Amino acid sequence: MTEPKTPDAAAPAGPARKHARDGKSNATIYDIAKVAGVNPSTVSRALSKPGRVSAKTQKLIEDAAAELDYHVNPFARALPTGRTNTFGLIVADITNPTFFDIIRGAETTATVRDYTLVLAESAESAVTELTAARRMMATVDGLILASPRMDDDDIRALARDKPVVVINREVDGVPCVVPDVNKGISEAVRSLAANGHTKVAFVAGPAQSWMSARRWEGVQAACEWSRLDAVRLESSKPTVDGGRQVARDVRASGATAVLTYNDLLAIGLMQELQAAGVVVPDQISIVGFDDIFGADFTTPPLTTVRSPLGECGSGAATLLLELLHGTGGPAATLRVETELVLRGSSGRLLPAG
Amino acid sequence: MTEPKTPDAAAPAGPARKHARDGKSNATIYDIAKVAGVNPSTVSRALSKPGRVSAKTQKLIEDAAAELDYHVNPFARALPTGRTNTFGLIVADITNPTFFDIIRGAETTATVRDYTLVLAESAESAVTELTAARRMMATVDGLILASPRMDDDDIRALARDKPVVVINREVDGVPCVVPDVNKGISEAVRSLAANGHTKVAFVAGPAQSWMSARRWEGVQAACEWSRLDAVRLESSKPTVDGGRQVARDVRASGATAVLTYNDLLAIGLMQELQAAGVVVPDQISIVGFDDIFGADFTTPPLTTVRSPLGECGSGAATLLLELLHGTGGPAATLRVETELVLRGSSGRLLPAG
DNA sequence: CAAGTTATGGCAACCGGTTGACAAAGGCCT
DNA sequence: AGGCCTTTGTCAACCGGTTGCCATAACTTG
Repeated sequence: MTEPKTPDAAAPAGPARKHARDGKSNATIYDIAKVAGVNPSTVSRALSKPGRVSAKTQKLIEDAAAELDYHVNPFARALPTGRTNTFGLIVADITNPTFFDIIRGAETTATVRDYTLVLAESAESAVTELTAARRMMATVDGLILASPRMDDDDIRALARDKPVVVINREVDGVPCVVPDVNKGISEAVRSLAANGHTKVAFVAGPAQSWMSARRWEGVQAACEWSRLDAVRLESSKPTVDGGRQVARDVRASGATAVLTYNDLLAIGLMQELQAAGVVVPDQISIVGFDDIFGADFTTPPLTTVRSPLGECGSGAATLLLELLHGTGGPAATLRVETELVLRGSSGRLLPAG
Repeated sequence: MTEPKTPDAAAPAGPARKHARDGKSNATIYDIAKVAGVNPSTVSRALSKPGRVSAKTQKLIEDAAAELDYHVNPFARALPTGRTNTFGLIVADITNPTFFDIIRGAETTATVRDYTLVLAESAESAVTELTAARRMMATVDGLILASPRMDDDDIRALARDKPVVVINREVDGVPCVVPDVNKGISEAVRSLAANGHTKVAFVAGPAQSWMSARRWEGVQAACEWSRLDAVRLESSKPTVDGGRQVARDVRASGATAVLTYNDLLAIGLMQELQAAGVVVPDQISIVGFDDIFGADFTTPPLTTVRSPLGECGSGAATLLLELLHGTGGPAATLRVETELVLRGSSGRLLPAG
């Protein structure tokens, strides 16, 4: 009898939802105003417009706010201003380790600058990506697109609405963060040339991938410079499985060294070659891209062209925050360096005997 | 001359920020009301309270909304209602692959149910975690804590405010999603016993980790059942590096089989042992926990007790959504099964000779 | 010390939905 | 046809900040 099951029975003190506010943590600027003996608008100014109120009143208000444990209601603020202190990050595939460090870099920078990161995944689909982006646009101050799959025009359309930064792709008129692949690739190719290789295969990534195209261009250029043959092979998908599947083509190509669009492909390829009795790197050298988590778990550990993914994430976030605060020039492209990480999967070609 | 660089030159049409609204995509229910010839509140009801308005008016309003490309303003909605269609997920370490699948599981479920996922990281610190949680509480409808490091009491305090679901830990009075380690562990230990092992070492995780304690209990129980010796070793941190460091102790322990708190430790341990010339699994069998991304990249691939991490993430999200919508019982604990994934790093113990 | 500035606080109108209370309109019954 | 109950739409008061405009108060300057 002490605890009636029917919730409507005796609750004259308001709606009293399951998770009530308990009269705490919901102080408003009106409460502060009452305590401090000033007008709510003065409280608002004291709390967001530095210098707009006198030092004396400022202190009065801050003390009252502290006493009441005041926290601004983000929605009430967002409604008239549109500002949310939030930005979105859209990645193609949350489980793809390439994005882990990007996410972390962006998240860290966001938190430091008192922003909140909202994450969405496009599942590698251009439509899903655009839908997610549109959905987010309503609630965030800006957007980071990591390796976007959608059209340049769609990206520009989004950028017209709110600040957008793109990672791993260059889009005209939109600020971008792109690893400059050339240094890493030329290091890799020179290393291969020095180890006696003469024919290099490049296993490409998704057809829509801007970065895959850049990497292939880089490989071609570096091979030309080092006077090596370069052939291009296609992969079905940029995953470990895709790497396994391309092993046939790799062996058929006659190349003794392979660069793959990403580490996942390299790992799958190495697994499949080893399963077929091919010794890496004695018979075939393998070089991946990105240096993802786990790239050094393999035996031999994977040689790879590292992209500073974390840097990309935090760089994009920084760029975006500059855009949001009006500092920094328009549509700047941030280039980050790549470098060869020499591990065990590449090396001297052993004579066939 | 056609495109003046100074943006302030000719813009009499209002403030005209950088990213203007362009007069589109900002239709309000008032606009709809005008077009449809009804009261704004009727529009509101038509759009959110199914059945509250007549079919005729409903259609009228929906057509007008479609015509104006109306999208509800989430802040305007959140202000009076508190609902945001958003929930938070806090993980200890974004780059720890254990959380990848959890994040993905939660994100997918959220998106399907038309919720948005907000992600935060605690950097393995209980204080940071609590701060992040408090910050999020203001803007989300509910919270998922994955492997939280904070006190039970802090968690319960949060749960009093808004729905909270915990992953990888049991907290009294709070709904939880926990893998039931016993099945997987007993499979693992039985397999080791069958392969001639008699002494098993368990490398523990962080002292505050609830899950580490459960796993050690499970290992002890299973070893007792199979009449094996079980010894416990401590790790400095639950990472690849920590695994490397514990290799000394493992060899000193005299155990021929090792279970580690997680896969990262197992991988580091295996690397270090192999570097010292120990053959896995001929001389020492290694079994990890979780089956993270990359666990099968090693040579030999890692035997591990798999936790269905994706399931945990989506399960927690589902639980949370049920809580939010009032369906489902209170404080239900969802248990998910674990299973042994037998790969190459564990096997028959070869005679010392 | 009067006139002119500037610093400071108050007033009130927003931002865009939600919702309780209520009245008008319509349907059902005898 | 009159009385009663439902359905459906309207009114108006919120939710909690923000900000342009204005009136003082305070300060400068001649």
